[in-house]
Amino acid sequence: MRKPDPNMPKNNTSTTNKMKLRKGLWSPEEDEKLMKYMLTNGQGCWSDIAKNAGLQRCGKSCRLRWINYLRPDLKRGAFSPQEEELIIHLHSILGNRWSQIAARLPGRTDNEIKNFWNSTLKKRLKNNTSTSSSPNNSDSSEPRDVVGGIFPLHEHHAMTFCMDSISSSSTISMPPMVTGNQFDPFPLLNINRYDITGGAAGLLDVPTCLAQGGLGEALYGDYGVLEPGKIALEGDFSLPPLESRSIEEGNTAINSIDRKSNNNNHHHHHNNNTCFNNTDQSFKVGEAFGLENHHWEGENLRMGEWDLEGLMDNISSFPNFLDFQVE
DNA sequence: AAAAGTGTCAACCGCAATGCA
DNA sequence: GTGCATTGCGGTTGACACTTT
Repeated sequence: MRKPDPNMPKNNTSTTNKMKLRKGLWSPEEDEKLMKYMLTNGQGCWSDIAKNAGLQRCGKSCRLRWINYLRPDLKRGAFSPQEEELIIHLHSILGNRWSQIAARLPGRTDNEIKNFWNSTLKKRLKNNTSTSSSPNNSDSSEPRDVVGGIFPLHEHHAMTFCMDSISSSSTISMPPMVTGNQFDPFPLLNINRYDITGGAAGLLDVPTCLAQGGLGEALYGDYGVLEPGKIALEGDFSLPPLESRSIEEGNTAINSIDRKSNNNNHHHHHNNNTCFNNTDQSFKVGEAFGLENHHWEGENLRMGEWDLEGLMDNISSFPNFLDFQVE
């Protein structure tokens, strides 16, 4: 971890453009500026964000900070055993495609997963390998068909491994980001709230607007379309959420599309697409997601609680759940 | 108690892909 | 077709924390 630059000026709003861009750790003041700006204006061109937020940072640095640390939907905290299993499994198929792995772990970033893999899982699997007779190398950056040199991962076998190794009542949770009926932009301050319980199986209400785009795409992704408003948690059809298009991207995914379709519009899109409320940072989920008719309020809201067992079960009957066909 | 070794993780770097003029 | 800006990704670095000697 790098120290915040001690040379950083305290007052830095005026001579921004002439000043050399800062590097290193972000100060709380910088975090606050970026967070405030993002909450107010939503996502746009990162270099503009850096300038407009009064940060002596390059856009790239701002993007990274937002994605890896400030984003409201980050889960943070230790990885659950279920998440570990999922990472191991996905890595066995995807290799070091961290962003794709992260896309299937709600609230987790590619950087976080990469670090976790390199610091923990890789060693653990290596130990497993060394104690087994398999010569397979778990350090490979290429997709493998073996986990830890033990588990064959050809297609449904891989799924069998996953399902078998995941405890029966396990669920993983996305950060609810909601306190009462209000959006919590600082879930990292409330890590303990995240629900890791055996949730009720059945249908989870999902905002219609998310099903139609944004998070909806995350939920249904490339795999098909369900009736807007419902996700089958057990039985019919449930798939790993593509986290890269999850809550925050429930708005930014739209913004992203917006950017692609009209690159000049990103200064305006917060009016239509951004889910953060300009005038009230407490952000009303119902309003932003069009939830008035759904059960997404108050204590009942359990956004992103996924029955991992059901999830994997469904994956197993859906071999093309990844972005590409496993060979 | 102090030094050395090790682990963790935030942030940087370089590259590739993409979009636009 | 070309050049530039921007974004996204994976590999790597380095500071700090923690553990071991």
